Amino acid sequence: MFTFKKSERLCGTKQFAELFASGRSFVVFPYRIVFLEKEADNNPAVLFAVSIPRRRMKRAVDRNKLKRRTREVWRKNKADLIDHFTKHHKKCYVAFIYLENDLVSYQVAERKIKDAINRLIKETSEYF
RNA sequence: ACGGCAGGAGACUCUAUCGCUGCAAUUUUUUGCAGAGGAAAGUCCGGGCAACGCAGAGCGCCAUACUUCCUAACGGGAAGGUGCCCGUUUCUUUGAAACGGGUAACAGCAAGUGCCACAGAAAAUUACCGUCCGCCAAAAGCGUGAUAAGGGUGAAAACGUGAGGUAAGAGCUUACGGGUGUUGCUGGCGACAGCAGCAUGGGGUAAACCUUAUGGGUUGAAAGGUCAAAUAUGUCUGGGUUUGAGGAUUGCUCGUCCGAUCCAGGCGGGUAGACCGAUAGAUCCGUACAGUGAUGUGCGGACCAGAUCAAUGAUAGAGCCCCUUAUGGGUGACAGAAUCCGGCUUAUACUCCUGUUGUUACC
RNA sequence: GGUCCAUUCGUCUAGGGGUUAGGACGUCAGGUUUUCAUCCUGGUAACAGGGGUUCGAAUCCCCUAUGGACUA
Repeated sequence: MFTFKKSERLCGTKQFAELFASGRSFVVFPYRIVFLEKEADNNPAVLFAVSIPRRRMKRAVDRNKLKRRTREVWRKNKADLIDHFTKHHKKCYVAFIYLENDLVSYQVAERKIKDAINRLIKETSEYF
Protein backbone atom coordinates (compact mmCIF):
# COMPACT_ATOMS: atom_id res chain seq x y z
CA MET A 1 0.00 0.00 0.00
CA PHE A 2 2.94 2.32 0.61
CA THR A 3 4.47 1.65 -2.80
CA PHE A 4 5.46 4.24 -5.37
CA LYS A 5 6.20 2.53 -8.67
CA LYS A 6 6.80 3.92 -12.11
CA SER A 7 3.16 3.42 -13.11
CA GLU A 8 2.04 5.77 -10.28
CA ARG A 9 4.19 8.64 -11.63
CA LEU A 10 3.24 11.21 -14.19
CA CYS A 11 5.46 10.66 -17.27
CA GLY A 12 5.65 11.84 -20.85
CA THR A 13 5.18 15.12 -22.65
CA LYS A 14 1.51 14.53 -23.40
CA GLN A 15 0.42 13.90 -19.80
CA PHE A 16 2.27 16.97 -18.56
CA ALA A 17 0.92 19.15 -21.38
CA GLU A 18 -2.64 17.98 -20.63
CA LEU A 19 -2.28 18.67 -16.91
CA PHE A 20 -0.83 22.16 -17.23
CA ALA A 21 -3.08 23.19 -20.11
CA SER A 22 -6.46 22.27 -18.55
CA GLY A 23 -5.77 21.55 -14.86
CA ARG A 24 -6.86 23.68 -11.88
CA SER A 25 -4.59 24.76 -9.03
CA PHE A 26 -4.38 26.12 -5.48
CA VAL A 27 -1.56 27.03 -3.09
CA VAL A 28 -0.70 25.43 0.25
CA PHE A 29 2.55 27.17 1.03
CA PRO A 30 5.29 26.19 0.17
CA TYR A 31 3.63 24.11 -2.55
CA ARG A 32 1.45 24.98 -5.50
CA ILE A 33 -0.78 22.01 -6.40
CA VAL A 34 -1.99 21.51 -9.98
CA PHE A 35 -4.57 18.76 -10.55
CA LEU A 36 -6.91 17.39 -13.23
CA GLU A 37 -9.71 14.83 -12.83
CA LYS A 38 -10.33 12.23 -15.53
CA GLU A 39 -12.52 9.11 -16.04
CA ALA A 40 -11.05 5.97 -14.46
CA ASP A 41 -9.27 3.23 -16.45
CA ASN A 42 -7.08 0.25 -15.59
CA ASN A 43 -4.10 2.40 -14.55
CA PRO A 44 -3.60 3.59 -10.97
CA ALA A 45 -6.08 6.17 -9.80
CA VAL A 46 -3.65 8.98 -8.96
CA LEU A 47 -0.56 9.97 -10.98
CA PHE A 48 1.90 12.17 -9.12
CA ALA A 49 4.75 14.52 -10.08
CA VAL A 50 6.96 16.94 -8.19
CA SER A 51 8.84 19.91 -9.63
CA ILE A 52 11.50 22.11 -8.03
CA PRO A 53 12.43 25.11 -10.21
CA ARG A 54 16.14 25.65 -10.69
CA ARG A 55 15.55 29.36 -10.27
CA ARG A 56 14.62 28.83 -6.61
CA MET A 57 17.11 26.10 -5.64
CA LYS A 58 20.47 26.68 -7.24
CA ARG A 59 22.21 23.44 -6.33
CA ALA A 60 21.24 20.01 -7.58
CA VAL A 61 21.85 18.48 -4.13
CA ASP A 62 19.12 20.61 -2.57
CA ARG A 63 16.67 19.96 -5.39
CA ASN A 64 17.22 16.21 -5.11
CA LYS A 65 16.77 16.31 -1.34
CA LEU A 66 13.49 18.18 -1.58
CA LYS A 67 12.13 15.95 -4.30
CA ARG A 68 12.96 12.87 -2.25
CA ARG A 69 11.34 14.29 0.87
CA THR A 70 8.22 15.25 -1.05
CA ARG A 71 7.94 11.85 -2.69
CA GLU A 72 8.46 10.12 0.66
CA VAL A 73 5.67 12.09 2.30
CA TRP A 74 3.40 11.46 -0.67
CA ARG A 75 4.14 7.73 -0.53
CA LYS A 76 3.08 7.54 3.11
CA ASN A 77 -0.04 9.74 2.92
CA LYS A 78 -1.60 9.12 -0.47
CA ALA A 79 -3.92 6.27 0.64
CA ASP A 80 -6.91 8.46 1.51
CA LEU A 81 -6.78 10.21 -1.85
CA ILE A 82 -6.66 6.95 -3.80
CA ASP A 83 -9.67 5.62 -1.86
CA HIS A 84 -11.52 8.83 -2.58
CA PHE A 85 -11.02 8.58 -6.35
CA THR A 86 -11.54 4.84 -6.74
CA LYS A 87 -14.82 5.16 -4.80
CA HIS A 88 -16.10 7.68 -7.39
CA HIS A 89 -14.61 5.81 -10.43
CA LYS A 90 -12.34 8.72 -11.34
CA LYS A 91 -8.61 9.23 -11.77
CA CYS A 92 -6.47 12.26 -11.23
CA TYR A 93 -3.18 13.85 -12.29
CA VAL A 94 -1.42 15.81 -9.50
CA ALA A 95 1.74 17.95 -9.65
CA PHE A 96 3.43 19.68 -6.71
CA ILE A 97 5.48 22.77 -7.58
CA TYR A 98 7.81 24.15 -4.93
CA LEU A 99 7.59 27.88 -4.18
CA GLU A 100 9.97 28.51 -1.26
CA ASN A 101 13.58 29.64 -1.75
CA ASP A 102 14.98 27.60 1.18
CA LEU A 103 14.85 23.99 2.31
CA VAL A 104 11.96 22.84 4.53
CA SER A 105 12.32 20.06 7.07
CA TYR A 106 10.62 16.69 6.71
CA GLN A 107 8.15 17.42 9.52
CA VAL A 108 6.93 20.69 8.00
CA ALA A 109 6.63 19.15 4.56
CA GLU A 110 4.59 16.26 5.97
CA ARG A 111 2.14 18.61 7.70
CA LYS A 112 1.70 20.77 4.62
CA ILE A 113 1.21 17.88 2.24
CA LYS A 114 -1.41 16.33 4.51
CA ASP A 115 -3.25 19.66 4.41
CA ALA A 116 -2.93 19.74 0.65
CA ILE A 117 -4.36 16.23 0.27
CA ASN A 118 -7.34 17.06 2.46
CA ARG A 119 -7.97 20.23 0.46
CA LEU A 120 -7.72 18.27 -2.77
CA ILE A 121 -10.35 15.80 -1.57
CA LYS A 122 -12.61 18.70 -0.63
CA GLU A 123 -12.16 20.54 -3.95
CA THR A 124 -12.83 17.50 -6.10
CA SER A 125 -15.84 16.35 -4.07
CA GLU A 126 -17.90 19.29 -5.30
CA TYR A 127 -18.00 17.82 -8.83
CA PHE A 128 -19.12 14.31 -7.91
C1' A B 1 53.64 22.13 22.75
C1' C B 2 50.58 25.54 20.00
C1' G B 3 49.53 28.43 15.52
C1' G B 4 50.19 29.97 10.13
C1' C B 5 51.39 28.50 4.97
C1' A B 6 52.19 24.71 1.04
C1' G B 7 51.59 19.62 -0.64
C1' G B 8 49.51 14.60 -0.15
C1' A B 9 45.90 10.65 1.75
C1' G B 10 41.00 9.60 3.76
C1' A B 11 36.50 12.01 3.60
C1' C B 12 31.31 8.93 8.71
C1' U B 13 30.16 3.44 10.22
C1' C B 14 26.54 -0.35 11.71
C1' U B 15 21.44 -2.41 12.75
C1' A B 16 15.97 -2.56 12.09
C1' U B 17 11.36 -1.16 9.40
C1' C B 18 9.01 1.03 5.00
C1' G B 19 10.20 2.26 -0.18
C1' C B 20 12.89 3.41 -5.42
C1' U B 21 16.11 1.76 -10.10
C1' G B 22 18.61 -2.23 -12.72
C1' C B 23 20.11 -7.46 -13.34
C1' A B 24 19.42 -12.72 -12.34
C1' A B 25 16.51 -16.72 -10.65
C1' U B 26 11.74 -18.38 -9.58
C1' U B 27 7.71 -18.59 -11.94
C1' U B 28 3.23 -14.83 -11.40
C1' U B 29 4.87 -12.77 -6.63
C1' U B 30 8.41 -13.52 -4.21
C1' U B 31 13.80 -14.16 -3.34
C1' G B 32 18.93 -12.81 -4.08
C1' C B 33 22.70 -9.35 -5.79
C1' A B 34 24.28 -4.35 -7.15
C1' G B 35 23.21 0.95 -6.78
C1' A B 36 26.93 8.67 -6.91
C1' G B 37 32.19 11.52 -6.65
C1' G B 38 37.21 13.11 -5.58
C1' A B 39 35.85 16.49 -7.60
C1' A B 40 30.10 13.38 -10.60
C1' A B 41 31.10 20.58 -10.88
C1' G B 42 33.33 24.44 -14.38
C1' U B 43 33.07 22.98 -19.80
C1' C B 44 39.19 24.85 -20.07
C1' C B 45 41.93 21.06 -23.36
C1' G B 46 42.71 16.11 -25.70
C1' G B 47 40.71 11.47 -27.61
C1' G B 48 37.15 7.13 -28.55
C1' C B 49 32.47 6.96 -31.20
C1' A B 50 28.95 8.96 -34.90
C1' A B 51 27.04 11.83 -38.87
C1' C B 52 27.95 15.39 -42.67
C1' G B 53 30.93 18.09 -46.81
C1' C B 54 27.64 13.58 -53.27
C1' A B 55 35.58 13.66 -54.94
C1' G B 56 39.03 17.01 -53.34
C1' A B 57 42.62 21.47 -53.37
C1' G B 58 43.97 26.31 -51.75
C1' C B 59 43.12 30.58 -48.72
C1' G B 60 41.30 32.15 -44.26
C1' C B 61 40.59 31.01 -39.07
C1' C B 62 42.08 28.77 -34.37
C1' A B 63 45.63 26.63 -31.05
C1' U B 64 50.58 25.58 -29.35
C1' A B 65 55.91 27.37 -28.70
C1' C B 66 63.54 25.90 -24.07
C1' U B 67 65.10 20.32 -24.69
C1' U B 68 64.41 15.03 -24.43
C1' C B 69 60.96 11.48 -23.08
C1' C B 70 55.83 9.36 -21.51
C1' U B 71 51.04 8.77 -23.72
C1' A B 72 45.67 6.71 -27.95
C1' A B 73 46.17 12.03 -27.74
C1' C B 74 46.83 16.70 -25.26
C1' G B 75 47.55 23.23 -23.98
C1' G B 76 48.58 17.19 -19.44
C1' G B 77 52.78 14.62 -16.91
C1' A B 78 58.26 13.16 -15.90
C1' A B 79 63.42 14.23 -16.08
C1' G B 80 66.73 18.01 -17.40
C1' G B 81 68.65 23.15 -19.34
C1' U B 82 68.50 28.57 -18.84
C1' G B 83 66.86 33.27 -16.47
C1' C B 84 64.89 35.49 -11.90
C1' C B 85 63.83 35.21 -6.44
C1' C B 86 64.71 33.10 -1.42
C1' G B 87 67.56 30.29 2.22
C1' U B 88 72.06 27.62 4.10
C1' U B 89 77.36 26.68 3.95
C1' U B 90 82.36 28.00 2.34
C1' C B 91 85.76 31.60 0.54
C1' U B 92 85.57 36.39 1.61
C1' U B 93 83.20 40.97 2.98
C1' U B 94 82.40 44.57 -3.81
C1' G B 95 80.92 39.83 -4.42
C1' A B 96 81.74 34.60 -6.07
C1' A B 97 80.99 29.24 -5.79
C1' A B 98 78.33 24.85 -4.13
C1' C B 99 73.80 22.77 -2.26
C1' G B 100 68.44 23.04 -1.42
C1' G B 101 63.66 25.23 -2.48
C1' G B 102 60.29 28.31 -5.34
C1' U B 103 58.99 30.45 -10.01
C1' A B 104 58.65 31.46 -15.72
C1' A B 105 52.60 32.07 -22.11
C1' C B 106 61.12 30.51 -21.51
C1' A B 107 60.54 30.70 -30.37
C1' G B 108 61.57 35.43 -33.06
C1' C B 109 61.50 43.19 -31.98
C1' A B 110 69.93 41.22 -35.02
C1' A B 111 62.84 40.27 -40.71
C1' G B 112 58.95 44.23 -41.67
C1' U B 113 55.05 47.63 -39.73
C1' G B 114 52.89 50.05 -35.49
C1' C B 115 52.97 52.15 -30.46
C1' C B 116 55.94 54.26 -26.26
C1' A B 117 50.85 59.33 -22.64
C1' C B 118 53.09 63.42 -19.29
C1' A B 119 57.97 65.24 -18.78
C1' G B 120 62.28 65.89 -21.71
C1' A B 121 66.61 68.80 -26.71
C1' A B 122 65.66 63.87 -28.25
C1' A B 123 61.53 57.74 -27.25
C1' A B 124 65.42 55.83 -32.17
C1' U B 125 68.39 58.54 -39.21
C1' U B 126 68.63 62.97 -31.72
C1' A B 127 70.84 68.04 -30.48
C1' C B 128 67.94 72.70 -26.15
C1' C B 129 71.94 74.38 -22.95
C1' G B 130 77.03 73.25 -23.57
C1' U B 131 82.21 72.37 -26.10
C1' C B 132 84.97 73.49 -30.56
C1' C B 133 85.66 75.71 -35.50
C1' G B 134 84.56 79.61 -39.24
C1' C B 135 82.84 84.97 -40.38
C1' C B 136 84.18 89.57 -37.46
C1' A B 137 90.04 93.47 -34.66
C1' A B 138 87.24 91.64 -30.28
C1' A B 139 82.52 91.04 -27.83
C1' A B 140 77.52 90.38 -29.08
C1' G B 141 75.47 87.95 -33.14
C1' C B 142 75.29 84.59 -37.32
C1' G B 143 76.23 79.42 -39.70
C1' U B 144 72.90 73.37 -45.10
C1' G B 145 79.62 73.74 -39.77
C1' A B 146 81.73 69.68 -36.33
C1' U B 147 80.75 66.86 -31.77
C1' A B 148 77.89 63.94 -28.33
C1' A B 149 82.11 64.16 -22.82
C1' G B 150 78.80 67.17 -18.98
C1' G B 151 73.42 69.02 -17.61
C1' G B 152 68.24 68.28 -16.15
C1' U B 153 63.44 64.79 -17.63
C1' G B 154 61.51 60.02 -17.58
C1' A B 155 59.36 53.47 -16.47
C1' A B 156 63.20 53.43 -20.12
C1' A B 157 68.57 57.83 -22.76
C1' A B 158 72.44 55.27 -27.12
C1' C B 159 78.37 49.63 -23.27
C1' G B 160 81.31 50.72 -17.91
C1' U B 161 86.31 52.22 -15.89
C1' G B 162 91.47 53.76 -16.84
C1' A B 163 94.97 55.44 -20.55
C1' G B 164 96.02 57.37 -25.35
C1' G B 165 94.16 60.60 -28.96
C1' U B 166 91.73 65.40 -30.73
C1' A B 167 90.39 72.11 -32.70
C1' A B 168 86.81 70.10 -29.18
C1' G B 169 85.22 65.33 -28.56
C1' A B 170 83.49 60.43 -29.33
C1' G B 171 84.71 52.40 -29.19
C1' C B 172 88.09 56.89 -32.62
C1' U B 173 92.26 53.43 -30.66
C1' U B 174 93.86 50.27 -26.74
C1' A B 175 93.84 47.30 -21.68
C1' C B 176 90.44 45.06 -18.35
C1' G B 177 85.25 43.85 -17.45
C1' G B 178 80.61 42.54 -19.06
C1' G B 179 76.44 42.13 -23.39
C1' U B 180 75.02 40.21 -28.32
C1' G B 181 75.95 37.50 -32.85
C1' U B 182 78.98 34.00 -35.22
C1' U B 183 83.10 30.20 -36.31
C1' G B 184 86.00 26.13 -34.48
C1' C B 185 87.19 22.38 -30.69
C1' U B 186 85.63 19.44 -26.29
C1' G B 187 81.40 17.21 -23.31
C1' G B 188 76.10 15.99 -23.83
C1' C B 189 70.70 12.24 -27.74
C1' G B 190 69.43 17.47 -27.06
C1' A B 191 68.27 22.30 -24.76
C1' C B 192 73.03 23.88 -23.30
C1' A B 193 77.90 24.30 -20.85
C1' G B 194 83.38 25.19 -21.09
C1' C B 195 87.65 27.06 -23.92
C1' A B 196 89.74 29.81 -28.12
C1' G B 197 89.11 33.19 -32.36
C1' C B 198 86.42 36.91 -35.23
C1' A B 199 82.70 40.64 -35.65
C1' U B 200 79.47 44.22 -33.36
C1' G B 201 77.35 48.59 -30.35
C1' G B 202 71.89 46.82 -31.77
C1' G B 203 66.15 50.77 -26.15
C1' G B 204 61.26 48.44 -24.77
C1' U B 205 56.72 46.10 -26.42
C1' A B 206 54.79 39.93 -30.07
C1' A B 207 48.98 38.33 -23.12
C1' A B 208 50.53 44.85 -30.58
C1' C B 209 49.81 43.39 -35.96
C1' C B 210 52.94 39.80 -37.52
C1' U B 211 57.06 35.96 -39.02
C1' U B 212 58.76 30.87 -38.49
C1' A B 213 57.65 25.73 -37.15
C1' U B 214 53.94 22.10 -35.81
C1' G B 215 48.84 20.53 -35.39
C1' G B 216 43.48 20.97 -36.38
C1' G B 217 38.04 19.22 -42.36
C1' U B 218 33.17 20.61 -39.74
C1' U B 219 29.54 19.36 -36.19
C1' G B 220 28.41 16.99 -31.42
C1' A B 221 24.66 11.62 -28.28
C1' A B 222 19.12 16.90 -28.45
C1' A B 223 25.20 12.99 -32.90
C1' G B 224 23.07 8.97 -35.36
C1' G B 225 20.26 4.26 -36.37
C1' U B 226 15.86 0.49 -36.13
C1' C B 227 10.43 -0.26 -35.46
C1' A B 228 6.29 2.74 -36.08
C1' A B 229 -0.23 4.86 -34.35
C1' A B 230 -1.66 9.88 -36.46
C1' U B 231 -1.12 13.16 -40.69
C1' A B 232 0.33 14.64 -45.76
C1' U B 233 1.28 12.80 -51.00
C1' G B 234 5.18 11.60 -53.87
C1' U B 235 10.09 10.10 -53.86
C1' C B 236 14.54 7.11 -54.51
C1' U B 237 18.41 4.06 -57.27
C1' G B 238 21.33 2.88 -61.85
C1' G B 239 22.60 4.15 -67.03
C1' G B 240 22.55 7.31 -71.69
C1' U B 241 21.89 12.23 -74.29
C1' U B 242 21.69 17.53 -74.05
C1' U B 243 22.58 22.06 -71.60
C1' G B 244 23.75 25.40 -67.92
C1' A B 245 19.08 30.45 -66.25
C1' G B 246 18.68 29.65 -61.21
C1' G B 247 20.14 26.90 -57.04
C1' A B 248 22.91 23.37 -53.58
C1' U B 249 27.69 22.42 -51.39
C1' U B 250 32.27 23.77 -44.51
C1' G B 251 33.68 30.89 -43.46
C1' C B 252 35.59 32.18 -48.81
C1' U B 253 37.47 30.80 -53.83
C1' C B 254 38.26 27.02 -57.38
C1' G B 255 36.10 22.60 -58.27
C1' U B 256 31.88 19.30 -57.94
C1' C B 257 26.67 18.38 -58.07
C1' C B 258 21.46 19.44 -58.70
C1' G B 259 18.51 20.94 -63.69
C1' A B 260 15.67 18.98 -68.82
C1' U B 261 14.55 14.47 -71.33
C1' C B 262 14.68 9.02 -72.31
C1' C B 263 15.16 3.89 -70.55
C1' A B 264 15.13 0.19 -66.51
C1' G B 265 14.00 -0.97 -61.44
C1' G B 266 12.03 -0.09 -56.42
C1' C B 267 8.43 1.65 -52.41
C1' G B 268 9.31 4.73 -49.43
C1' G B 269 9.53 9.15 -46.01
C1' G B 270 7.95 10.15 -41.11
C1' U B 271 5.53 13.03 -35.69
C1' A B 272 3.87 11.03 -30.47
C1' G B 273 6.02 6.73 -28.47
C1' A B 274 9.37 2.30 -27.91
C1' C B 275 14.24 0.16 -28.63
C1' C B 276 19.53 0.50 -30.00
C1' G B 277 23.54 4.03 -29.31
C1' A B 278 24.43 2.94 -23.47
C1' U B 279 27.74 1.01 -19.90
C1' A B 280 33.74 -4.89 -20.14
C1' G B 281 36.91 -0.55 -20.39
C1' A B 282 43.54 3.30 -23.19
C1' U B 283 38.88 -0.74 -16.53
C1' C B 284 40.16 -1.83 -11.37
C1' C B 285 43.17 -4.66 -7.50
C1' G B 286 47.65 -7.41 -6.27
C1' U B 287 52.50 -8.75 -7.71
C1' A B 288 57.33 -9.27 -10.53
C1' C B 289 60.60 -7.00 -13.96
C1' A B 290 62.65 -2.59 -16.96
C1' G B 291 63.39 2.73 -16.27
C1' U B 292 66.33 8.49 -12.33
C1' G B 293 61.00 9.23 -13.27
C1' A B 294 56.29 9.89 -15.80
C1' U B 295 55.23 5.12 -17.53
C1' G B 296 55.49 0.34 -19.91
C1' U B 297 55.48 -5.14 -20.11
C1' G B 298 54.33 -10.03 -18.01
C1' C B 299 51.42 -13.07 -14.53
C1' G B 300 47.15 -13.83 -11.24
C1' G B 301 42.38 -12.15 -9.69
C1' A B 302 37.67 -9.06 -10.03
C1' C B 303 33.02 -7.31 -12.68
C1' C B 304 32.19 -2.25 -10.26
C1' A B 305 25.29 2.65 -11.18
C1' G B 306 22.80 2.85 -15.91
C1' A B 307 17.97 6.36 -15.09
C1' U B 308 15.07 9.17 -19.30
C1' C B 309 9.52 14.77 -16.06
C1' A B 310 14.90 11.17 -14.69
C1' A B 311 16.52 5.65 -9.07
C1' U B 312 20.44 5.80 -5.03
C1' G B 313 15.59 7.90 -0.01
C1' A B 314 12.77 8.35 4.90
C1' U B 315 12.17 7.13 10.10
C1' A B 316 14.19 5.10 14.73
C1' G B 317 18.45 3.40 17.58
C1' A B 318 23.79 2.66 18.60
C1' G B 319 28.93 4.04 17.79
C1' C B 320 32.72 7.96 16.07
C1' C B 321 33.64 13.61 16.48
C1' C B 322 32.86 18.70 18.87
C1' C B 323 31.00 22.16 22.91
C1' U B 324 29.61 22.70 27.79
C1' U B 325 30.68 19.27 30.97
C1' A B 326 29.49 13.20 35.80
C1' U B 327 23.52 15.22 33.20
C1' G B 328 22.44 17.57 28.46
C1' G B 329 22.88 19.74 23.64
C1' G B 330 24.83 20.04 18.71
C1' U B 331 27.43 19.07 14.17
C1' G B 332 29.25 15.80 9.88
C1' A B 333 32.25 19.84 4.69
C1' C B 334 32.28 20.69 -0.80
C1' A B 335 28.71 18.74 -3.27
C1' G B 336 24.37 14.60 -6.93
C1' A B 337 25.97 10.49 -12.48
C1' A B 338 22.99 11.58 -17.85
C1' U B 339 27.53 8.89 -24.29
C1' C B 340 32.30 7.18 -22.38
C1' C B 341 37.53 7.84 -21.16
C1' G B 342 42.65 10.82 -20.06
C1' G B 343 43.97 15.46 -17.89
C1' C B 344 43.59 20.68 -16.08
C1' U B 345 41.04 24.29 -13.02
C1' U B 346 37.90 25.60 -9.04
C1' A B 347 35.16 24.19 -4.02
C1' U B 348 36.12 21.33 0.46
C1' A B 349 34.16 20.78 7.81
C1' C B 350 37.17 17.22 10.26
C1' U B 351 41.32 13.55 10.93
C1' C B 352 46.29 11.83 9.69
C1' C B 353 51.24 12.40 7.28
C1' U B 354 55.41 15.41 5.10
C1' G B 355 58.01 20.09 4.46
C1' U B 356 58.63 25.13 5.97
C1' U B 357 57.96 29.20 9.27
C1' G B 358 56.55 32.02 13.94
C1' U B 359 55.71 32.16 19.44
C1' U B 360 56.51 30.11 24.31
C1' A B 361 59.07 26.66 27.71
C1' C B 362 63.25 23.37 28.91
C1' C B 363 68.27 21.35 28.06
C1' G C 1 23.42 17.93 -22.58
C1' G C 2 26.06 21.22 -26.09
C1' U C 3 27.64 26.09 -28.31
C1' C C 4 28.24 31.33 -27.64
C1' C C 5 27.84 36.40 -25.48
C1' A C 6 27.76 40.11 -21.81
C1' U C 7 28.87 42.58 -16.86
C1' U C 8 30.89 50.62 -16.52
C1' C C 9 27.17 56.02 -11.49
C1' G C 10 20.24 54.43 -8.86
C1' U C 11 18.70 53.36 -14.65
C1' C C 12 20.14 53.50 -20.10
C1' U C 13 24.72 53.87 -22.31
C1' A C 14 30.02 56.05 -24.70
C1' G C 15 35.06 54.92 -24.26
C1' G C 16 38.92 49.01 -27.50
C1' G C 17 46.53 50.65 -23.50
C1' G C 18 48.16 57.04 -21.50
C1' U C 19 44.57 63.83 -18.13
C1' U C 20 40.38 63.74 -12.76
C1' A C 21 36.36 57.44 -17.00
C1' G C 22 32.18 61.26 -20.82
C1' G C 23 26.68 61.94 -21.75
C1' A C 24 21.26 61.51 -20.83
C1' C C 25 17.37 60.56 -17.20
C1' G C 26 17.18 60.48 -11.82
C1' U C 27 18.65 62.49 -7.01
C1' C C 28 20.59 66.57 -3.64
C1' A C 29 21.59 71.95 -2.85
C1' G C 30 21.01 76.96 -4.57
C1' G C 31 18.67 80.58 -7.96
C1' U C 32 14.25 82.28 -10.91
C1' U C 33 8.43 82.41 -9.34
C1' U C 34 3.34 84.67 -4.67
C1' U C 35 3.72 78.98 -5.00
C1' C C 36 4.41 74.54 -8.21
C1' A C 37 6.15 72.93 -12.97
C1' U C 38 9.61 74.51 -16.79
C1' C C 39 14.39 76.80 -16.99
C1' C C 40 19.64 78.11 -15.05
C1' U C 41 24.07 76.89 -11.86
C1' G C 42 26.69 73.49 -8.93
C1' G C 43 27.28 68.76 -6.38
C1' U C 44 26.64 63.32 -5.54
C1' A C 45 27.47 58.73 -7.76
C1' A C 46 30.36 53.54 -11.44
C1' C C 47 34.72 50.03 -14.52
C1' A C 48 31.51 42.27 -11.23
C1' G C 49 35.76 39.78 -7.97
C1' G C 50 40.91 37.73 -7.92
C1' G C 51 45.66 37.06 -10.38
C1' G C 52 49.11 38.00 -14.55
C1' U C 53 51.57 40.83 -19.09
C1' U C 54 53.16 46.05 -19.35
C1' C C 55 56.59 51.87 -17.20
C1' G C 56 51.16 52.13 -17.02
C1' A C 57 45.02 47.96 -17.59
C1' A C 58 37.91 49.76 -17.61
C1' U C 59 40.57 48.17 -22.24
C1' C C 60 45.08 42.56 -23.44
C1' C C 61 45.39 37.23 -21.16
C1' C C 62 43.81 33.43 -17.32
C1' C C 63 40.54 31.79 -13.23
C1' U C 64 35.94 32.63 -10.48
C1' A C 65 30.92 34.70 -9.85
C1' U C 66 26.37 36.49 -11.93
C1' G C 67 23.05 37.27 -15.95
C1' G C 68 21.43 36.27 -20.93
C1' A C 69 20.97 34.11 -26.06
C1' C C 70 20.84 29.90 -29.49
C1' U C 71 20.15 24.60 -30.21
C1' A C 72 14.95 19.48 -29.30
